[in-house]
This record gives sequence, structure tokens and C-alpha cells, in this order.
Amino acid sequence: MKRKTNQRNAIQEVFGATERPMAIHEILRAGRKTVRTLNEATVYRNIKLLLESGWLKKIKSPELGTLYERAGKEHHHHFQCRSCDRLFEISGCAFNESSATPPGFVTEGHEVLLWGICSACNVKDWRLEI
Amino acid sequence: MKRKTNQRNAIQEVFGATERPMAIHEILRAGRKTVRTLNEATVYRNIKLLLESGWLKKIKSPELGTLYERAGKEHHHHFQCRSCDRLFEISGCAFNESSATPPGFVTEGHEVLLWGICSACNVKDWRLEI
DNA sequence: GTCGTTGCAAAGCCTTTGCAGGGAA
DNA sequence: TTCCCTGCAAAGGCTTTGCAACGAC
Repeated sequence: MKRKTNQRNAIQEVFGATERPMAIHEILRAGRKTVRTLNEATVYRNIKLLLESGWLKKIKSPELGTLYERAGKEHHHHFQCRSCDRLFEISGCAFNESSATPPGFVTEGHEVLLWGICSACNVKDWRLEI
Repeated sequence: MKRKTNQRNAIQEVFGATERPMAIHEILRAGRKTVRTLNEATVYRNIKLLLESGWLKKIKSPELGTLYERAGKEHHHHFQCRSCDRLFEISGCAFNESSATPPGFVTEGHEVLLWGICSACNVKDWRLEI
């Protein structure tokens, strides 16, 4: 049976406080604000538990490595900024699953990753050009 | 300047022979059929060179890890079979990039990963039910 | 002969695991 | 008290790097 611990609480709170998918070291750093002794292995262990229980979802980016976000949100996709290297959540879905599925295949899900420049970096670049 | 070597040739031939994105160990195993002494580090080094020169593309799957495929093909997406754990190339693109881009963001590219059951596994399952 | 490339081994990340002590129930 | 959970350190994968020998040009 699963016990309540301050460590796991702290980790879950971190996900409550940030919409953006996070890497292990970000979760660790943020979690230590609540539980100062929080250990890397404990984060990994709890992330694994939370993945298995369906509370978290894993995202892998070729550039950013492994990131985690809360599961159970409305279906959405992600945008990766090549300037600030952050991954953003974007709502809605303009993807037609059935028309993309090859004959004979059965599609159960999909994910989309966009990349480019986020609005914050876009404004920054524009200012620098003045 | 870049020299021609049997090792690099062998690696590039492997990509000529298979459409499916491949993991390092697959590339190594296949490449050894041509160059028996082919070394893991050599594969990594050449993959890196080929990525930098734009000859290869990297794909990361949460379940399958890091895979590589030839770059410069027509824009396409991938399908991951949860039964046989293979990644397939699927042609065409049913994704509307501009309508998916949030206001203020600039999209430069995207990728889509579908998952489910491939046609080969689909047939297998169906046969087993008889 | 030059110097990019290779094989081998060591080292570096990231992640998992073994173990003893600590804490929830 | 029980036994799940944690911190720490060691070990495991995957990938990169140092180095001496090799080989393309």
C-alpha cells in the first residue's frame, strides 16, 4: 500500500505550480524548496510511481531530453523554442488521426511537437533589431 | 577534410538498405556484416558527423530510445507499434501547422508520432482469435 | 609524411538498484 | 510493530572522449 510522504507531496506540488513540462533536475530543485533533503533517487522513484499510476506523462525531446508533465489534461501538444530551450503546452489539436493512419494499421494515439521561436523570444529579437 | 573510410561507407549503406529508423545497436550489427571489426564508438562518431552534415536525422521515442533515419526524405511522420516495438515511416501529412501555432509564436517545423498496432501485428492477433 | 579515423578502454551523463536507517499507519 | 519510503552510494545503460596505432590522400 502507498504511504503519504512529504517527499512525494513536494514533487506533486511542483507539478501543480508549473504548467510547463519539467526535467528531473528542475523537479528536484523546485521540490527542495519544500523538502530540503530531497534526493535525486527519490525523485526518480516517485516519478516512476507517478508514471505507473497514470498521474504523470513522459515526453522525450531530441534536444531537451526527458521531461515530465501531469497526465489527464485535455489532449494537447507541445512547442519547443529553439532560442530559450523551453517546452510549452499548446491547446487544441489540428491533427486528423484517421486520415493519417496507413491501411491495416490501428492508431491508438498520437503526439505532435512543434518547434520554432516562442512569443517571448520573438519580441526580444524584434527589440534587438531596433 | 573528411576522408572516405570503409567504416563510414558501411554505416551509410545500412541506411540505404533499411527504411525503418534504427537504433545504434542495429546499425552496428548490420554494419559489421560489411566491416567485421566495426566498433561501437566509431558508429557513434560517424552518426554524429552524419547528423551534423544533415545526412541523418535523430528521432527520440519515449519507449524505444534514440533512433536514426536518413534526412532529406519527403516530409513524413512515424508510427510506433506497441506490439512489435518497431517504428514505421508513414507518408503524407495531415497536420495544419499554422492553425496549430499559438499567437506570437513562429513555427519552423513539426513532427508527429502515432502509436497503435501495425498491420503485421494486427493480422497476427486476428489469426490467433480463430 | 600528414593528419583524419579507428579500436579500445576509461570516463561522463542519466537512471536504477542495494542496503540500512527512518517514518507512516 | 510493520514494512514502505528515503538517502546515500554503487552499479547499469547509453554516449562521449583520450590515446596510440592505422590508413586515406
